[in-house]
Amino acid sequence: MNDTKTAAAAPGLLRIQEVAAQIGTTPRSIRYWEEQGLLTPAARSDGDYRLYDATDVERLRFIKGLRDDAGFSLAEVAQLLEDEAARERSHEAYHATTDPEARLRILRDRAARYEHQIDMLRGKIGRLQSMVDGTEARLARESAKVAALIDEMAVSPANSAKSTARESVR
Amino acid sequence: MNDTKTAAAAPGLLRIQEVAAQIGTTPRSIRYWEEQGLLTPAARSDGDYRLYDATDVERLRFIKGLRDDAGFSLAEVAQLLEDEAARERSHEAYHATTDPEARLRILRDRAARYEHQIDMLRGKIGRLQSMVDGTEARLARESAKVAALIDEMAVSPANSAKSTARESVR
DNA sequence: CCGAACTTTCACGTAAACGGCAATGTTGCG
DNA sequence: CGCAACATTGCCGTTTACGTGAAAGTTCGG
Repeated sequence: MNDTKTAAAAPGLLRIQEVAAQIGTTPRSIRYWEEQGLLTPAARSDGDYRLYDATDVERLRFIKGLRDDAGFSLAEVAQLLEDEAARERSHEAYHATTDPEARLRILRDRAARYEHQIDMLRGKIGRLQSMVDGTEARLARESAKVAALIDEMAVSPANSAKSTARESVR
Repeated sequence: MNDTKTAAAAPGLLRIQEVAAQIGTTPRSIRYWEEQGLLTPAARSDGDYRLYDATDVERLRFIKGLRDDAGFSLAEVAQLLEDEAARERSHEAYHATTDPEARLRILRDRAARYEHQIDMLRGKIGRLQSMVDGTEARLARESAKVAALIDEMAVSPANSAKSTARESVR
């Protein structure tokens, strides 16, 4: 129905604007992230246009989540992703050797990084949860006061207006 | 054993440095937050020193959590806390009237704000959780590869070194 | 009442994370 | 091949959230 020049002719490669739209950011930010060593586009077109593949997009989405949702700084994100150059190298290294033990080390290294990421995220979730708990406690205190006030009002028959406070406690 | 001039002579009022240390930040930041309308110290000393009480400290701790853990900007925090001036006013308003209905409105308003805060935090937790899920999925994929590789190695009897890869899958 | 340690209010400086040009090159439908 | 739409690399500007003095006043134990 549409799509003509929106997608690059190449396999499944997208150009920066398309990618930015998909993950909800701007081309400028993506270039900046690259500048900070958070990723390297899968390829470049003939005339040096950045071209991103599916895993790039996944990674960018992850980066955006770490920044917007988790509130990590780009520096922290870089730490978590272990500087893209390292990934690139480990990827190449993986395909460069056929030695099973070497491959095993690479895979386990990668797994360890994922576990580290999960730990960081879980830590944040924990702290957020305790903030929720604290807020719920405060809410409970307010609710108790509301209930008490309503009781009190039920006793002394509303000397004010038409007594429009008969809904429920919450 | 100690404490002589660390705490102000007043009831339970603390000076800015003490407070900053307790919540893990700097006096400068606290003053800046005040400048942005996030709070107003409970009192001032004779010579205009800022003096904070327990609820101030609780609030500051909450602010710090919203910034560091939840990653909200100060502007967003201000939104969530509904600009301290409003709280101040509602507090005064509460004690200024004896009309039960008016008090009820104030209390319910406050409760509604707490609920809003909880919603925001839960939203963040949800997004973080889905990031964790995604990362766990990736981890599972890597673990599967590791397992497969180990199987493969078990078949062809390690032609490399002394075959030091016999621990477990994880 | 004195001095060391704090605090206050300016005011300027800065790192992070982009936004917004400008000048120039690239794509690709018509 | 021509032109509109998009991309690239500078480079400077801006906002946010403080850091860092400077100059002057405040606390308080001795």
